[in-house]
Amino acid sequence: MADYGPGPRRMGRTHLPDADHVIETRTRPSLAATEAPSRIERLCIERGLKMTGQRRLIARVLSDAEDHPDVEDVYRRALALDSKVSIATVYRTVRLLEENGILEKRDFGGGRARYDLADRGHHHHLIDVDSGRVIEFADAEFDTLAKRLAARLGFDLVGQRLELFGRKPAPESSRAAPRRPPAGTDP
Amino acid sequence: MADYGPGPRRMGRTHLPDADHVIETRTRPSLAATEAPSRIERLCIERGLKMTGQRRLIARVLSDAEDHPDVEDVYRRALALDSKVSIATVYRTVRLLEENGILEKRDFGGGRARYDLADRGHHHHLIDVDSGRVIEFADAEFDTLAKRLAARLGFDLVGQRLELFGRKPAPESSRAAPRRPPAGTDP
DNA sequence: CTAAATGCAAACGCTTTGCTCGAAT
DNA sequence: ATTCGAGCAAAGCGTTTGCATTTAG
Repeated sequence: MADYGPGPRRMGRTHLPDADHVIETRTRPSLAATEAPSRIERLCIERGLKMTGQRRLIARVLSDAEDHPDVEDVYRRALALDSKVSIATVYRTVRLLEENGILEKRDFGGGRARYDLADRGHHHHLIDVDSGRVIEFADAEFDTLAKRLAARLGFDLVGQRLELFGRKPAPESSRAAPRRPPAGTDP
Repeated sequence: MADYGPGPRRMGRTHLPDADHVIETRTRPSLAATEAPSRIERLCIERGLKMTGQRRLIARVLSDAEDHPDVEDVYRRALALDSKVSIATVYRTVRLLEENGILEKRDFGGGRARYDLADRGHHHHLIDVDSGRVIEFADAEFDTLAKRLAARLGFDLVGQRLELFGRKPAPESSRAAPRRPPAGTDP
């Protein structure tokens, strides 16, 4: 990922499995399609969803992902495992999983939605503006504060979004083109 | 605004100045084009930007806006004042203003960017999920906490995004189709 | 056997852009 | 007089969808 936040959209992407912009893949060495059902596959079965080959494949990719892949990422990784999926199916499956509470859609800006396993528990994100890496964290103090802030304004809190944009305090080495944080995120 | 958060996009919008989906306009009764320069116009001149008629017009609309209009809103309001602008110009102007630090781009989900005067100071947003209204607030305690959270993870905080999604505690009246908060915003 | 999932390509909404004409400095 | 903005239409991107075909249960 090269830019985030509500900034100018990147151009020049296609649906083809190119490898540009990928910071890290971070997918555990995956098992073949004949192996034991993935975590998400089990959840699908639990919910009585029809399990097709491509659904199983996408379920595995998502179960193995330790990052926050966008649809393109999922598509590319799925093709790498067993190349017979269309991107439309990835979109449809990811939406299905979201509707069934298995995935959560995230918006870190940049125009592409990214996905997160729902059962990883409540957490927030810190985005390293230099590398694009996303770090998850949770904080009870913040959760309390959020509830209190909403209450102060006369609302019940029904959802929240907290994203921090940070930079590793550089020792002195020159860094390749340090990016500006996204608009609307003043410190 | 009818839906927010990284959810399914609304369909059926055009560039035409229709009035659907507008919750409130909240624009102070505007002065004619011959009146004193708007706040933003002054900032533009300060920065040596060429002031055309449509730029002056858009500057006024934005200066007078007390909400967080999207490009369509700005376009519609500009047309209402003095009907000779194209939406392309609104996009270009709004981007120019953002690049010059006069506006801030916000992303409340729903696929449309919304704009905020940069000099309104550091603040966050609470979105009423029933009405779509956006309420601004600031909180020093949160700012401190954010800095501390980043530090704990080994980062300097360079930006942040905090959005709360709330609902007015209903007395007992039935409410028209209460919406779910956007995905990825669990309480 | 039937309801539902897939693939493909076209459509859609928001945003950007190429190009020509017109306006600001 | 030159540089830069405006307008229009077309393209671009991420995402959704209509329809014919395949597949799971």
